[in-house]
Amino acid sequence: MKIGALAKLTGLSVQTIRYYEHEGLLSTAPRTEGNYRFYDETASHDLFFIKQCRNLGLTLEEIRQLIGYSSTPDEACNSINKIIDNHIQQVDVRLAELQELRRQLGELRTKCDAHQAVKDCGIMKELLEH
Amino acid sequence: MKIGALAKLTGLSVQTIRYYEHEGLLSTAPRTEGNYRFYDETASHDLFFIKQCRNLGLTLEEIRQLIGYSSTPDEACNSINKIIDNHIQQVDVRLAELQELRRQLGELRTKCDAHQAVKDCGIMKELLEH
DNA sequence: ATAAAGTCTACAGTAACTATAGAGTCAATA
DNA sequence: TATTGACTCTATAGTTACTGTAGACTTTAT
Repeated sequence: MKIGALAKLTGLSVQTIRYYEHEGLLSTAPRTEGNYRFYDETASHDLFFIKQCRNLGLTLEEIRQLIGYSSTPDEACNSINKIIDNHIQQVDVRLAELQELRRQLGELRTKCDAHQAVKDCGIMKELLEH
Repeated sequence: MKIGALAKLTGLSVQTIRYYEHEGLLSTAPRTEGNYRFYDETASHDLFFIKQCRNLGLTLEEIRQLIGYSSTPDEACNSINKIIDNHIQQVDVRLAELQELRRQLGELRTKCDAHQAVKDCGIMKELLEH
């Protein structure tokens, strides 16, 4: 199939597929006479894997590593576990940050009821303090 | 004071201050004979405001708008409230996404104990499914 | 006089795409 | 057969909010 069909099949955009190839996540596709990329199911399989990982928030670099490990199926898999553990930790950090942020924003929000002049706005006043 | 002192005072980097000026968040500083930017307390005041906003996760565009509103102190402040409400909503969306992500990652993590070969790794198997 | 530290502008790089320009390919229609 | 439209190609710029670098200039200290 050509890249448009693969895009439709995987739910990725044409540009994204080309980008993944360029970044070495997807192996270079063979070309037709007219220089069009031509794909088989292996490609869609690989793209679904990448998509799954992206949905979990893994970076392209982490995915590159996972792909690397999959090429040595008899090695120990602790590197794979490590990537996931690491990623979970990053998500936890980000979650804590966002929750604190949400708390501060909620507090800030109570400072004004939107019926003031800018110069009397409690939010503005709060932001101007330090 | 020169830019280095201002940077130390505000905790921002020299480049960041120049960047804010370039982006129109900080008004252009007067220059010395030797073409060095020269600042007074107004600048540090403005930078603390920007920093405060950045710490709350506001984008530079949102901050630009807030600065714009502060120049019309007699107008109604509902635009300011709107920016904050909008931002809170974005944070809530992101929080929900991250929490779902965390749940999925936790579940994925249970699939392997890191004592397998790559080809038997439960995490890898899960990622390969679709 | 000289060396070190600070500052200047302009540009490249970051992550993971998205959008655009301009050219070429292919299938179907007039 | 000519042409239209849909699809694809490469290469490049733009996105966000900075950070880092190169090369030149200014100021301060020895």
